[in-house]
Amino acid sequence: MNVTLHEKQALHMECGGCPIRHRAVCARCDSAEMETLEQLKFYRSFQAGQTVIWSGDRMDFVASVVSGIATLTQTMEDGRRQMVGLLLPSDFVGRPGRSIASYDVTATTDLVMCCFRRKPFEDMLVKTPHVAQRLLEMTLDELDAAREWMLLLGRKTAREKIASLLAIVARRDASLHMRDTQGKVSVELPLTREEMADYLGLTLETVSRQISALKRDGIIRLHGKRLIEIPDYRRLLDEAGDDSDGGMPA
Amino acid sequence: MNVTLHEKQALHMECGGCPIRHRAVCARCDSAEMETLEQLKFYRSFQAGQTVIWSGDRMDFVASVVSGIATLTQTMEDGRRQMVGLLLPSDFVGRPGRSIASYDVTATTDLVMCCFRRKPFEDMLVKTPHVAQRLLEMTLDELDAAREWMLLLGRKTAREKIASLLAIVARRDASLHMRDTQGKVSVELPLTREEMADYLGLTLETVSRQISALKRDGIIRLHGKRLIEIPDYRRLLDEAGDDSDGGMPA
DNA sequence: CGTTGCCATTGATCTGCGTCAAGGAAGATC
DNA sequence: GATCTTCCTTGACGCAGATCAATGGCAACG
Repeated sequence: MNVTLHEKQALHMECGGCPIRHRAVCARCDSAEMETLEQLKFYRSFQAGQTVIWSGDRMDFVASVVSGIATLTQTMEDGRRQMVGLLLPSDFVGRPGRSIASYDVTATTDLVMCCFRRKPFEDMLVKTPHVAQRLLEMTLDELDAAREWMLLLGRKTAREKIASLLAIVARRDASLHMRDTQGKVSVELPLTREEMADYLGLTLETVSRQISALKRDGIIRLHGKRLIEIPDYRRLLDEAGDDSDGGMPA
Repeated sequence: MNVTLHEKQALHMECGGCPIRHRAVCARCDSAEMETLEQLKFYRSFQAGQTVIWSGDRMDFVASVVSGIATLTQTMEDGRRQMVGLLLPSDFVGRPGRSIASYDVTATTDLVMCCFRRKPFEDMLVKTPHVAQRLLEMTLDELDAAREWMLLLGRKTAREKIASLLAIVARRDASLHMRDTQGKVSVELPLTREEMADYLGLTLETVSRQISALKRDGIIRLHGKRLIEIPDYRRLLDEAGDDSDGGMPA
């Protein structure tokens, strides 16, 4: 999954100051195809906490996250919730060939998305095969991430779950910023305790307790509620129960 | 996910007596492209219990399941296991663009796979875009299934997990056979209790207890260890905690 | 500056499922 | 038909994490 994220970030970077997903999708497009895409796109903004779309609603567009963070969640009748996706800038939302949303999509921070109406986007997919292929790669990456998450949900302890989440978020932006010469990293976690709980299949109380425990044990340090410092990334990885090094650049 | 499975089955059927995945992939191919694929393929057989490939091993082929059942599992260093995929006939194994296996692939029954060497398959993907598009659809379906499974792993009780698994397996082959005029269905479950546990994020003891409980409550009836009769599919669905009707044909 | 609302922390208690352990059923092998 | 092997069932017990409940921090707002 490390490669996945690095690739995404790299592509994300490619488009310079404008991290628009279709540029990532189209990294290998010639300019004519870029033109076509440019004409199709439009932007939508959402405030933190706003719901972008409800599961079961009609969804006539696909989109990519430009800035901010969105989540995909599933809810049972009795209110139990499970987050099934965390959408970061450059991530793709929606599904070609499906007009009904399968998940609730919610903005957890202020959010800007770059949208394409679904039908023209699908037509474009057919006409420009390598875009479809890039989309396939991205989907395969997401599938890998989902399966890694299944291991977390099914078999890891609460402590391991928290450590894994922190490691993943740290890994995502460690290569970009806030990284000093030793293994020290800081992470801005844009989720409430409850959202973390929904992602990890825990309760918010357990999340809070385990974060306190990791702090007590010196694995992490807190600055405020959301900024987390990781003095030694390797120790965090040990806590996460992962067998790999998590793809942290050496 | 119901549509997913029906589609797969339909495509699977299309190729008549020979349920070979590439025919499914190529449902829209013209005959020339079929030719190419025919020349690339070769078959491999495995006995029940045999490991097809270990996570981390080199994997120079992609394949589709012709007959039998295989599983994808992830294992932690201390031996905790989580199944992340159940491969039925017509399902695809392997990943274009990746030569190292990410999961253990194991044959749980005698298994026949139709294989393609990876490199030629990838070349073919580039040349025949609609094959890539079909592969994209399949991957998106798998992603949906994985996310549904995340809800199960993160939030459902042991009883709901068992009921969900039975409902899913029942739904898969209910439309094909063993279905009588009422909601009554029989399911042949080709997994041991331990494999079910690995799939559901439980222990084998809990699986056994919950199956006994469902039997005691009249939700299911057992004939031997593996053949499960479902007198009333709706009641099973209620136990599963799903809000949909599970896509059961009316 | 006090109030309101949201989020986080911490404690006390409960419980569903894991763990450990002891058989039982049914097919395979001799 | 005896023994093995594999898989399954059931019981007793303990614990990780859920639940219930109280309190605290802090920003926004009048």
